Amino acid sequence: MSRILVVEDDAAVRDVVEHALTREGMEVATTKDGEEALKRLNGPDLFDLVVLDVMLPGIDGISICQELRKGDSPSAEAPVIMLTARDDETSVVVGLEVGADDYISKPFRPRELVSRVRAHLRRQRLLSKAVPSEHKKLTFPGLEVDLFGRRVLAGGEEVELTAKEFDVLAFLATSPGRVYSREQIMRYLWDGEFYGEARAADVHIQHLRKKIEPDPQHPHYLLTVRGAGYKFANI
Amino acid sequence: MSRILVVEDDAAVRDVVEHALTREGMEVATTKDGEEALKRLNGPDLFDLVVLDVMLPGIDGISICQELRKGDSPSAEAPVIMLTARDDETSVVVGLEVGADDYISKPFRPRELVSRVRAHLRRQRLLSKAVPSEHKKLTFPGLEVDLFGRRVLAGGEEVELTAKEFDVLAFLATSPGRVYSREQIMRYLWDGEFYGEARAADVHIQHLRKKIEPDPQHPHYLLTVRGAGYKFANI
DNA sequence: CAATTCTTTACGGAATGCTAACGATGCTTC
DNA sequence: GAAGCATCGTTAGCATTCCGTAAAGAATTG
Repeated sequence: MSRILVVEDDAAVRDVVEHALTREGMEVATTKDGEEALKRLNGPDLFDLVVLDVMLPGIDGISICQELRKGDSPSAEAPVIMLTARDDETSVVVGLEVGADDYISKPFRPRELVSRVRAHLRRQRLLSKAVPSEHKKLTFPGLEVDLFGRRVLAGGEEVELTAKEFDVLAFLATSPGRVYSREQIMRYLWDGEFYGEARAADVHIQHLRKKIEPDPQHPHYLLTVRGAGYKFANI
Repeated sequence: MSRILVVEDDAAVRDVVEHALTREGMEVATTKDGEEALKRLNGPDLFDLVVLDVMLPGIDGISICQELRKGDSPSAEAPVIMLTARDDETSVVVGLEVGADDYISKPFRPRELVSRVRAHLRRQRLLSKAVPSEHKKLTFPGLEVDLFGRRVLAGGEEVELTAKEFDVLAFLATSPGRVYSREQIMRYLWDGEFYGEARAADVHIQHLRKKIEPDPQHPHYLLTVRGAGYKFANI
């Protein structure tokens, strides 16, 4: 499996990227902090690729890339994909000069990012073959979500979910406590391209509650945040 | 038993080598294709030694050797014996530089090849009974998949699968219970570079079901996960 | 060039997801 | 505490999507 480091201070963008890559079976580590990023890159872990926001508080992305390339950390040769603001051509040029391999300007569609990441990994021949990997599971009291097997155990019983239901649950449950708007949920379900009625998310939530909540009327996992959206409980 | 991978495009030479080594009690897998060779070397099987033609259509032997050595496949440390044309000294030099262990120039006598193979295996202490390597097989009730021999037994009967059919089965069966999208399946089949219609995966699955399922209408091994892809049953 | 293998395409039926509408609930203001 | 408004829950029907299958068209192989 490929390991990706995502460095991005905006939590929303970070989550989108994390989810998109995780869904492809990649192992994603995130940090919002340039200092922390350098620490991890210089640490013992090998990252196969780095997604790097240019604008960061503290150390900027350019400097991080520069440091990475001139050091001899395990990940010194890893491809770097820069995230830049729409019209920030200067950063693009400088970025490529200090050793970045690619850039994507915000806003971007998750699919595009994924396909670029894959392209770079392929060039490095690091794409996962049929590596018998373990199932990545999210475990909570009374609830277990198997992300790779797409199976859910609620109260010890296996529950049959539809594709969208599972995706909503996986989306929310990977970031317990974080509130997502209906739009974010629906955009995740449709991979960035949803132009319908966001309240369709409500229906998925209802169906999920009926299937996984001990008492659907008083949800324990899938909580409504009035005026904002939904969140998975912080357990 | 020692397992040898022979990469050679000339069918005549390939047969000679295969027979010579088989007669010595070794287990021989052959391929005429550089791409395929890399796929198998990066796959889950362990090879104890590689016999590698320098001149190949597509990827050449030097590149294969280089990739093998810098990757972390199970066979990354295996001895490599290069087959070169009589006067191709450049290849010999370059070959040894990129990590080949020996070379034999064509035409060669089978006995010579065998004795060199033996010498390298001995040096690796792989001829000793201490390390009896086995066939890597996936065994399920009523189904057996021999990854190394690329053979399949279903209900005790040997089943003839095409190359892609076998690859799909091997891919899914190495991670029972894990769901793979059509894209992931096709990308595996084409080593990361597939841009066609992902539903081709459906057809392979159908063919496989007809060949290995007791009741193809109600699959027991190859299960559909609606809205997501396919998985091998968790048995 | 014949045969085999693989991919593409199309269609029907079944499962799924979206919309829209209405009722229920929570929040705010008086 | 009640009225009014906004937001959420719930339902059912309809449109869409998805899968199995077959058949034909590429591509590959001998």
